[in-house]
Amino acid sequence: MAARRSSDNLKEVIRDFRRDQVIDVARRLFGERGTTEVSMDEIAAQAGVARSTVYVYFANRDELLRACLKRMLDQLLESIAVDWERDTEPAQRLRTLIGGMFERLDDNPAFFRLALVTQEAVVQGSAAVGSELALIGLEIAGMIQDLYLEGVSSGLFRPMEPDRATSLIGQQIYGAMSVRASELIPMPRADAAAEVTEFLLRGLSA
Amino acid sequence: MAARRSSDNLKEVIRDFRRDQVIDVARRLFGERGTTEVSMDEIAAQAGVARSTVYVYFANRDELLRACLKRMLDQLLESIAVDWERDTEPAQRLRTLIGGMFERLDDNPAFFRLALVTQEAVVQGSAAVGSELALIGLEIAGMIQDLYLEGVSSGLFRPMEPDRATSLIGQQIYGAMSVRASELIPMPRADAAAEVTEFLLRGLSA
DNA sequence: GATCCTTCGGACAGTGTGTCCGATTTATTG
DNA sequence: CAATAAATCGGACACACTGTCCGAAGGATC
Repeated sequence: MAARRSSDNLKEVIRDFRRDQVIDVARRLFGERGTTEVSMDEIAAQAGVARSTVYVYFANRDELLRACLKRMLDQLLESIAVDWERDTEPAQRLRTLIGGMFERLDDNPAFFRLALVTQEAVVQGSAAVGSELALIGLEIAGMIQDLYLEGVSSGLFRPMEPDRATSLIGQQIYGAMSVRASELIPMPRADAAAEVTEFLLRGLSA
Repeated sequence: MAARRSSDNLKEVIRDFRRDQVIDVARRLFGERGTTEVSMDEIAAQAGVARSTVYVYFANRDELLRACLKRMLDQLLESIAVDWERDTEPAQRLRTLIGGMFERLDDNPAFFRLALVTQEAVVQGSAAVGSELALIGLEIAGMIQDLYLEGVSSGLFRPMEPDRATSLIGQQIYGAMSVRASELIPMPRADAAAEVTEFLLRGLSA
């Protein structure tokens, strides 16, 4: 029984590994040439598997794209979580939050741009994509709201409707990322993060 | 000769009229269901022309999409220009600029979302789309920079690197529009515009 | 009435998608 | 080791869409 269980687990690990293998290739190709310009044939070939095998792992093209997005956003959350727990001072939290997001963005700007884009665009055609991504968006929104509320408590930020403050902060970050993602030579990450952070702090200051 | 000329002009008008007819349908459908989920057949049918006729006006799908985006952004600029000339006070200019953009956005949120999205996304696959849209982006960036510089002169805004200030303002507006475009029930336009404007003014204030 | 231009409708090749299935390889188990 | 199960392969298939082409039909223009 135990052997059976562990065997099943191993299979799952292998399965996940292969899945990731395909996802990584797809993410790169999607990023390089856009979602519509890459065929399943090509993804399969570059991942070193048969096209039909890809369809074993992903029901269709949309699900593959969704998996790519989910993976990128999971990584984003993961990489942010580390610093998040370390810093507790609101201003610093904001700084590291933005810095972390920029870091991930710089990691694969081409696909990140696509992600920002598709997050909304795909929701239209295939309703499925939205839900999971929206959850991650919510998670980050929750973090923003937390740090804002802390900032209000400590007298650093002026009080306003928390949802509105969260929205304004989120908008600025979203915009900053979108712009950065489409810049050929973005300014140094630390500088960019500092600039946005300082601007936000000033807008929020008591 | 004069008759010839006017005849040619008439033809051009008709041609433009038909073009717009197709563009309007395409814009609606693209907005409703996303770019990839609408076939040229369908656009042609709903526009009441043969599919082959669509290809007389637009070389291919991308060019049609580009035309849709260009048209929307032209309208945007046009509708902003009116108020822009009337107000000269920087804070008011910012307010009307943002209000004008929101107004256009509310006009057809579905496609506007797509526009925000595609502006960057399409640049990847088909290089052609970017240039014209980038120009319009530039135009608005120029307006932002103008009003910022006026604000600095009048002592309303604190001085900083004009490009950076423009970028920060643009980011906030871009983010605000993106968020608003994907909200099912956005807050009243005037309130939303005021909120963003006040936040920006505070961030920029001397 | 002849001519030009536009539109139409349909045929066409090419490409991609998603499904299916038999053949082949690779792992697991007795 | 042999039998069995599972994963993968490779290719065939129907279907849908794109972009091209062309002859036919309709209106306007001279």
